[in-house]
Order: sequence, then C-alpha cells, then structure tokens
Amino acid sequence: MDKGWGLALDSDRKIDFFPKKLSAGYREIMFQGIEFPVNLNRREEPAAATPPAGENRMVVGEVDFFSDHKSKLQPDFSINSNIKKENSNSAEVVRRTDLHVNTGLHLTTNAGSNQRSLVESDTEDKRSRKELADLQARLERMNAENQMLTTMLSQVSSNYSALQMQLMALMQQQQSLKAKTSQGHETAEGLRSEDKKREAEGPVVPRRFIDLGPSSATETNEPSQSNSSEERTQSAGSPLNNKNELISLDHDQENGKKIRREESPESDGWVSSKAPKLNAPKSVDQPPEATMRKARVSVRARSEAPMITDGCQWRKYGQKMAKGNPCPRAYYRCTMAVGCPVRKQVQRCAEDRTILITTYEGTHNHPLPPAAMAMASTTSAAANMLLSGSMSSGDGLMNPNFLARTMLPCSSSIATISASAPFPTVTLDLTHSANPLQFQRPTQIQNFVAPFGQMQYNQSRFSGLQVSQEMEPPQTARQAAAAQFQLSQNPSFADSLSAATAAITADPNFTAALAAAITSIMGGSQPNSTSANSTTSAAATNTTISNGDKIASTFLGN
DNA sequence: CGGATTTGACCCGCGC
DNA sequence: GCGCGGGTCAAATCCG
Ligand SMILES: [Zn+2]
Repeated sequence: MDKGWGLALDSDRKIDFFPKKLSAGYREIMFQGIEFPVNLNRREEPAAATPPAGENRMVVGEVDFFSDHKSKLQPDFSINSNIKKENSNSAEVVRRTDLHVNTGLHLTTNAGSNQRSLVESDTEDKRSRKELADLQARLERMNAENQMLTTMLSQVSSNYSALQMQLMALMQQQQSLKAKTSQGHETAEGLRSEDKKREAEGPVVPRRFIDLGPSSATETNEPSQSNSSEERTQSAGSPLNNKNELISLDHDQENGKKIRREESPESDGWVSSKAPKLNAPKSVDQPPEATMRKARVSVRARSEAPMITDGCQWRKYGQKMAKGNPCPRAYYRCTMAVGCPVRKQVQRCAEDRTILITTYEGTHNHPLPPAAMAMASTTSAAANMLLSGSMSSGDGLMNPNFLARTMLPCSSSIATISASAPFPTVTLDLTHSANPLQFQRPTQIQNFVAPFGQMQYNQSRFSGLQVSQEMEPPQTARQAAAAQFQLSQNPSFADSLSAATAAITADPNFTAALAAAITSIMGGSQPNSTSANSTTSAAATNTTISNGDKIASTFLGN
C-alpha cells in the first residue's frame, strides 16, 4: 500500500518557497480582515451620511481595533514594506474619513438643532431622528458584522500563528528528512492484480489536471497535455520517516480492540464519537458528541481511483448499495490510531461516475502526518465553519445568509446549503475548476490550487504541486492513488502542506473556506477542539463549498 | 500469521 | 408493529 515514495524535493525551492508564500498568504488575510470592515464603513457612511454619536464611537473603535491589530501583527510577521504601507495608508485614510464624517454629523445634528428656529428644528428634528434611527440600525448591524469580523480576525491570526508553527516544525522535519531522503525507489509493484481490476474500469487514467487547472492557468494541461505517458512514471521517495515521527504519539491505551464503541471514555480525552447505543450511564453528555458526530464534510472530487488518498489510513468496514445509486457506498474508518472515531464513506456520483464523493465524519484523536493534515484540517475547518455557522445562526446571523450568499455570488457555486440533509453537512466541491478570472494573483492561485489538488488527487495534484517539485504521473489510476499516498507521506508533504497553507492563507476570495481551513488546522492539532462545544441545534444544514470565488466579500458584504 | 477486505446479518431510527 | 434504509458488526476470507 504505502510504498515507494519518491519525490525528489528541491530543498531550495521548498524552503524559500514556503516562507515567502506564507507571508504572502498571511498578508492577504490581514488585508482582508482590515479591508472588509473598512469597506463597510465607507459604504455605509456616505449613504447614511449621519451617524449618531454613540455609533460614532463604535465605528471609530472598530477602525482602531483593526489598525491596532495591524500594528500588532505587523511586527510579528515580516511583511513586505510595500504592502504594509499600503495597508496602513488605506486604513488610516479610512479611519480619518470615518472620524471626519462622524464628527461632522454629530456636530451638525446637535448644534444645529439648538441654534435653529423651532419650526425648522421640528422638521429637521424629525428628519434627523429618522435618520438617526436608521443610522443606528445600520450601525448596529455593522457592529454585529464587525464583531464577526473581529472574531474572524482573531481566529485567523491565532490560526496563522499555529500554522506558522506547524510550518516551522514541518520545515525542520523536512530538512532532517532531506538529508536522508534520497531514496527514490520506484516500486513497480504498485500495480498487480489490483491494477488489472482497476484497469478494467478505467485503464489508463487519461486526464488529470482538468479541473483545478486554473492555477496552472497558462500552463494548463488539460487533456491535450495529458501526457499519460508522462504521468505514468512515478517518482519514488523516502517513505517512512515522516510517518514514524508523526504518528509516534499514539498514546492511547489500546484496550481491547473488540470493545465496540464502548471504549472507556476516559481513554482519550476525546470521546468516542459514538456511543449512543450503549447504555451510556450518562446519557446527558451525549449531546456534544452527537453534534460532533453529525457534522459531516463531504468532498467531491474527480477521481478514477476507488478512493482518494488523503494521507490517512483507512480500513473498510462495510459496503452497501445506496438507494438511488447504482454504485455501492463504502464505509471506512481511520486506523491510524486505535480509537480514532473518524469515519468516511466513499461513493461515486450517480450522474457522473468520475466524481467521487467522500464524506468525512468526526475528528481525529491523534496526530496526523502533514499529508493527512491538509485534508483533515480542511475538512475539520469546514465542519467547524458549519458548526459555528449554526451557532451564530442561533443569533440569527450567518447561517441563512451565509448559505444564500455563498451560493449566489459564485457561478461555480461555492457554498450550498440545504436543510434537507439528514446531517449538517459541508460539501467541498472540487469538481469545478475555479475560474481564472477570479484570481488576480497568479502565484497565489497556484498555491491555492495545490491543497485541493491534493485532495482531488491524481488529477489536479500535479498542477498544484508541480511547481515545487516534479512528480511524474502515475501509470494507472491505482498507481496514481499510491503515488499520492506517498506524496502525503514523504517529505513532499511539506510542499503540499505549505501549499495548502499558503493557499488557505492566500486566497482572499476563499474566505469562508479559509476561515474554516485555518480553524481546522488549529483544531487539527487539538482533536477535540472547539467543534464539540457548539450544539448544533440547527436542523440539518448543508453547506457546499467549491473553489470559486468570493465568498468573503459576499459574506461580509451584507 | 496478522491485518485488511468482503459480505450477509444485525441494529436502529423513521415514516406509515 | 412493520418495512425501509442507512450504518455497523463480525465471521469468513483474502493477501502479503
Ligand atoms: Zn484518525
């Protein structure tokens, strides 16, 4: 299964690459955070033209807040001076504007009324009151939004730091590995009987890039390029190291394996995800678990392989024929750690069989190899997003809107929510290629794509990773899968991860996803993480995210 | 021989 | 209560 890793890594590139990208990514984020609020303010102000005093204060505060952050942040991360300047400038300008406006309005209202004649004052009073009310409402709204933003920002920043740390760790690892790495065996074994089978289906996995292509944009490959020949080769790499190190933590007590779900709850701090059946003495605490359990993240990706390799080890524990679908659904559970509650089900899309739908459920209770991290973090992030969304929905803020917004803006359909789903589900749709148009920063695009490419696997992965390393395409779908797996395991993971990170951080448009992803990363390190706490009262919700466009703007916009 | 996969049985919630 | 469907178990089997 997991053999042969081979990726020749460019130490140079990687190393250089990461930091830069990262910083860039970060920058972007910050920008966003800052910019959004600013934008809102701007818009609102002119239109409203008269903010009340109280509100005033708030606005200013907000601005300040951001700027504050900015300053704070700046020191921490080395950012290009250029950008910084821009940032600060724009921010300042905005702030000024706000202040100015506010002040003016305020004065006018109060002073004016006092000095004017009664008649005039009356009329004006009414008017102004109306306006005031109006403005207040708006301000409130804005405040709410701002709060959200603030939260997001803080999350992002904290996440970022977490990310950075991870990155650092990874890089270190990588370096150490690098030394060792040069193995490059190609185990031809990849194929075999299995191959035969697979080949039967879709023998030569013809294309791959297709989708995510945008990143490579210019280079794109598309079918034409699909040099299947090229792809066939697979590079070898160095295997185990990472794995060992990473996984080493297993700390669990392996109790009997047989103990079904019962498992002593204490064993991992992390509850067995399911235990409903058992006579759980304390039925009460189930809610959180249940919640966790219910949140699902499904990934749609084009893949000819039977299952996408996400860096985790899975054991199949069941298969069933889905009702409306000729293709069976397979059930897997994570075997990287004994008690890991994570499950996934894999199924092909009925309409388009090239699309593989993988649904993840639960959170890993163990450390993950970077390769796995990309996926895990992304999914968990998405899940978190969903959960948080539902939470906020309690407040009445995002959920509904969120969905609607997400969906509408992007033609590619970034996010879709349907209440019909039995479980709250977030769907990451990787089948649509992002529109090149949307991306304005080429470099980032690449990064952006990378993570998904990984997820998507054999198809797009190259497009993304290609940049830093040259992987030779696998021969068969099967191999492709294998290769990917390797990819995840060997040092190259750093690439993918970094890419993922970069991507996450970099693409502003992908805000929602970004937030999620980042969050997840944090969550990733800490299995239990936050998600548990939110009780998803929300009925089944369904969110779909695809790589596409500007969730962020929309999201914040209203 | 140990671990993964297969596959029919079983469990359980849900709607009728 | 019954049937249905999704999900899980676990014995049998496969495979390296
Ligand atoms: Zn796991």
